[in-house]
Parts: sequence; C-alpha cells; structure tokens
Amino acid sequence: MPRVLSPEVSVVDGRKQKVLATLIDDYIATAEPVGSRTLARKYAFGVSPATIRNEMADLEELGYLEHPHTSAGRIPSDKGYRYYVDRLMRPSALDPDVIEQIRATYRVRVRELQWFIHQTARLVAEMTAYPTVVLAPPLHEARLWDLRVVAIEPETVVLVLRTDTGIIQNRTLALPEGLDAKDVAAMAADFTTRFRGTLLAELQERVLDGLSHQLGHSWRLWEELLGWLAEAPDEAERVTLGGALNILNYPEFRDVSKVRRVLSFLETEAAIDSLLTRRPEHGVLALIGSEIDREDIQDCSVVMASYELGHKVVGTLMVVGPKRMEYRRVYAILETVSEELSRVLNWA
Amino acid sequence: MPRVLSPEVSVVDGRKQKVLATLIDDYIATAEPVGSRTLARKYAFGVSPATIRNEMADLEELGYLEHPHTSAGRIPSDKGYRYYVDRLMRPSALDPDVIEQIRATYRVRVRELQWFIHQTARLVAEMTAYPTVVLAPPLHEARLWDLRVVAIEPETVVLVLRTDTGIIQNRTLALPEGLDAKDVAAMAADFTTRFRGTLLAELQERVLDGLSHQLGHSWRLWEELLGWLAEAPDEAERVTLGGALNILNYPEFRDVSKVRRVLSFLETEAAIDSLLTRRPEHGVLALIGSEIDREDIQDCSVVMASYELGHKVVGTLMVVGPKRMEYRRVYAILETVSEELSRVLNWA
DNA sequence: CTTAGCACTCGGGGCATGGGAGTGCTAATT
DNA sequence: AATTAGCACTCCCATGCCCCGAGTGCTAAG
Repeated sequence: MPRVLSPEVSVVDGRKQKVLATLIDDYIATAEPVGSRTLARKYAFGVSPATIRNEMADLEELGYLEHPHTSAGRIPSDKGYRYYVDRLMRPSALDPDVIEQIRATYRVRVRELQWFIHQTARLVAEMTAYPTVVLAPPLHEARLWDLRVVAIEPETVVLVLRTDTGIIQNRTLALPEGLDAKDVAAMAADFTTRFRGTLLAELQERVLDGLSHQLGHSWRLWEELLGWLAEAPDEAERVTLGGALNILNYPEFRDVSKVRRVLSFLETEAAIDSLLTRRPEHGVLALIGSEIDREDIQDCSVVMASYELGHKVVGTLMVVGPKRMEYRRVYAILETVSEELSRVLNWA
Repeated sequence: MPRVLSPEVSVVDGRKQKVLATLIDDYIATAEPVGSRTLARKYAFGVSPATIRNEMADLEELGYLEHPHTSAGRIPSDKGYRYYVDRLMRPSALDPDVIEQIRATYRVRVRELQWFIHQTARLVAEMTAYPTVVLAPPLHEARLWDLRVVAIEPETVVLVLRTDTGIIQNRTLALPEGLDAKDVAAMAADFTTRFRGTLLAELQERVLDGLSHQLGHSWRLWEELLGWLAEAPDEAERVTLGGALNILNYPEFRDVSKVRRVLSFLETEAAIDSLLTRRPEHGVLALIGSEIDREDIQDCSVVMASYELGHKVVGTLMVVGPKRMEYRRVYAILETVSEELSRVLNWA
C-alpha cells in the first residue's frame, strides 16, 4: 500500500527534488525513458536503485512523472517540466564566448529594424538549435511619422513611410498624368503635418471611410497612395522564422507528419499570434505541452521573451522545440538576447 | 535468349512508347512500381499482360526502366524519364481557370520586383504542389542608376539606391557630426552623375580600392555610404523559397534525413547557384536525378525556366520535387508563369 | 528507512513462415 | 512471327512467435 503523500510538501523533500531534476536533465539529454538503475549509476546518488525506485513511484503518484509502459523507465509529465522550470533548474550562466557572440551581432552600424529581426532569428536559432520565431511590432499599432516622396523619373516616385517606431517601408508609385513629383511632394508634406502621430490602423479605417474625398488634391493619386497606406500594415512581414530545419534533429520529430504540423504552425501568422496573449512583459516564459492551447503543437514547448523599442514592449522572440527542451540554455539565451536587442533598438 | 535490339529504333516502336508513357504516368500518379498486369488491366491496351511483360523486359534492357527487385514491378530510370520528357509527354493545356489565376496575380498596381518574386514563388508552389525557388537578378550585375537621399531627421537620412533593372534598396544612415542632409544630397547627386551606368560589382571593387579618398568629400560619410553600396549586393536576398513544406507530401520523403537534404539544399544560396549554369534562355528545362551533378539531391528533379526584365534574361524559376514529378503540369505552369512574369516586368 | 532479492511485465529485435505480386520462360495458339 | 496461357520461381513483406533485457513493484531482511 503506497504511503499517503501530501502533494506540495513532499516534493519539497530534498532528495525527491534531486531525483526529479536529475531525471529530467537526463531525459532532456537522451530522449530515452530513465530507469532507476541508470539514475543511480550515472549520477552519484549514494543510494541504491531500489530507493530511487520508491522516490520515482512517489513522484509518479504526485503527477510529476509518467510511465510509457510497465517495463520502461519514467519520463517527465507536463507538470514535472513545469516544476522543473519554475523551481528546480539552476539558471545557466552563458559562456563568455556566447555572450560576446551575441553582443558582436548587434555591434553594427545603423540598421533598420527588419535587419535586426532577421539577425536575431538566425542567431537564436543557431545558438539554441531550435526553430525560432521573431515577431516584429505590428504596423497597425505604429503611428505615422513621416511620408516622403523621392522623384525617380518624371512619372515615377518612391514613397517612404516612416513610423514612430522607426519602421520604414517604401513603395514605387506611378504618377497619373498631369502631376509631377513636386505636386506629390507637396501633398505628402501636407499629409504629414495633418496626420503625424496618427495610428496607422486609424488611418487605415479613415481611408475606407473615403478620406481621399476630403483632401481635395488629385483624386486618383490619393486613392493609390492611401490604398497603399491601407495595405502596408497587412503586407508587412511580421513573422520571421529562423532555423526551421532544426526541428529535424530531434528524434520526437522523426515522423514526417509531426514535422509538418509544427512547421505549418510556425508559418501561420495567425497561429503564432494566438500565443501572443501569453507573452511576458519582462523576462522569459515557457509554455509546456498542454499549456499551449492549440492541439497542433501540444507535444511541443514554446519559450518566449519580449523586446522593447522606444522603451515600450513591442515584439517577441519565441523558441519552439520538443517538450524535452533545454530550458536552462534557452532561458539564458533568450534573456541575454532580448536584453541586448532591446538595448540596441533603444540606441543605448 | 533475349532478342537483340538496336536501341534507338526500337523505342520508336509505337507500342513500346505507349507502354513506357503509360507506365511513367502511372508511376507518377501512384509512386508504386508498376507491374504488367496492372498496366494491362488499368489502361486499355488490348493485349495481354504477357505481351506487356515482353515489352517491359525490352525497355529494361534498353535502359528505360529498372527493377527494384525481381518480384516487383518496374519503375522508370533517369533515362526513361528523360525520354518521356523529351519525346513522350503530350504538352498539357492549362485549365482556363488556372491561366486566369496566374494573370490575376500579376494584374496589380505598380510594385517592386521583390514583390513579384515573392508572389511568383508562392503562386507556383501552390499550383504545382512542389517546393519552388525564384531567383532575383543578382545585384552585382545591375548598374547604378540613381542614388537619392531623404532627410528624415537632422542627423538621419535614408538612402535610396536604384538600378537599371529597377531594383530599389534603401538604408538608414546616421550622419556624422557637422554634416547636414543637404550636403549629403549634394554628394549623392554628384555620385550619381559620375557613376550612373556603372556595374555595382565594379563599384564594389573600386570601393575596396579606396575610392572614397578620391572623392574629396567628407571622408567618414563616404566610407559608410560606399560601405553600404559594397555590401548591398551581397545582402540582397536573391533566393526566394515558396512551399518548402510541399515536399512532405511525397512518400519518397517520408524519411526525415531526405527531407533535411532537400530543404538544406533549397536554403543554400550557393547550392541553388550551382544549378544556374544549366538555366535555359528560353522555354522550360528539366534536370532529372543524376543529371543534377550534386549528390545531395540526386533523387530529385528540378524544372527551370527564366524570366526577363528589360528584355534581358535575368532571373530563374525552379520547381524541385521527386524524380517522379508531374512534368507535364509543371512544364505548362512554368511556361505560362515565366511568360506572364516577364511580360509584367517589361511593362507590356 | 534502506536495500537486496526476486517474480513479473512488457516492448522490441530476431527469425521463421506464408501469401501475394510479379517475373521469365516455354509451349501452345492464332 | 507475334501473342498468350500456363507455370515455376523469386523475393518482399506482413504476421506471428519467442526470447531477451530493462525495468518495475513487492517483500523481507538489515
């Protein structure tokens, strides 16, 4: 008859914690269910397998471990991982080399936001060896700062849109007959003074409301121009994916259909967005397996962090991998990268 | 004792051709080795399996078919596919709907080249159901047309680079102290008049030769500016990949390691470049299995077509899939898409 | 409380077996 | 001479079986 265990107290028991932590570390490293003998031999526990066996049985009863089948070792449950992440794992100190690599990435001449986002996705994917998603600030939430016109040819101009978050989009535009670049430049200047500071989302709405009629300028041109303004926020590439193929390195994804599930998830903007409700304002946060409320990637974990621009939280980094993820390392990397990224974006 | 067959003549034999064509069609559709019985029953041949068997044995001896093992049906050899592509397959007429879908994609307001390339990759990947790569014209081969400066803030400007092929890149630049936007604009104008028409590759070289010294303007700014010009061609994203996940739908890629081989190939610019030596100037070309001289994707086929800009061949479309590819359909789609794309890029 | 001992469970690898698909040859048919 | 029926043969592969080993859970002794 099993001992009766009062849940929270017993896990606090030092040895149980050590067993759980060690088991999870081992399982993260090997992807094989861990047995009592392995645990006792491989790590210096100073107790016999039988003792460990008892502890493991308790941990299972408490819901921290599971049994794929009778004669296999144990694997962590979602609850087990959660406990590990919240209480057990020692924060990992990044190697100075690694920190230097991160800093070096951002130690560059002035670049545009999109460049930083790309580099970040690439960097984190490479360093963690998991697929990584970086979300750019949604253009809808940005405010118009500046609309400029560059004459390129008599009948062609380039529009340069700049927002308060420093995002720049440009777009070539053919001029309707009878207008030259100067007219357009004047219109743009007028437009800028009128609407500087307005949310792009709001402008978008107003366009649909027929803003162009009220402006009195050349009707057709404004239609095009405002049409573009209205489209720009939707067209902007918000999700940047790095190292998608990393997923193929993990044995839990030896099955092609699982690979498809995860990769389609990562390529679907709406899917990624659905995770954003959980985004942490500060620090790093993990969603483990069933904590993600989407069926398609229930056997994955997601680790997220935010970054700031103009001292406001605007974007997100996400690392996606098997539940058996190297949380320690990923936490450390995301912490450092999100800090450094925020720093460079805030020109500090 | 097998009959002696003079190679080229005998394949011309009508029935052998029909057997070969039908077998390949069936294999393309099913991915299963095709046996004589299946062939005779499923398609109205009017002869018995035994006869087909003889034909198949001949075709194998001639090198057009292979035998995975004694008791399996036949599959086409690379030579067989080649013969099929060159002589056997009837060109497929695209459905009017499909043609309309292609046209509609390009029936848009003025856009930049990069937009067309993205759309094309997406469109072809969706229509063929294979991964698709679109190559942009290499910036090295473009000529400087225009360098413009837009003042954004007192100490920040946006540079807009335009080439003869209409490619636009822009870049934010922080001004060194003591310079204002007007100075820079003047410099840029000067630069444009001096170097309009020069190959970017050449400019790149000259930069390395210390061009900035000769220009006499503010030394530091030119360094930055020219540094950017020198980098731009290398940074430009030349390879656009669409529908990478399509590869997962084909049973020959049920094995994750094969998926990895193909997808890493597609993500490696240098690898893609190595195929370019075979790019056709006109029309559509297939490389089948061993005809691709790279080991990593020997069990794939690549179908390519070029597109024109300014009436010069500058870029390439590639569809990548298993050797058992739907050549008919892919040929038809690539033909139409490359024509329509060239048309829209040439403003016709 | 810990541990040795031991019976028990279960998944998976190895091996034999049989069925089925397909071939290739021969001989008969047209 | 070409076609086809017949048939023996080959070989893959799914199935079932057995056995091994890893791991457990219980009991009883230290």
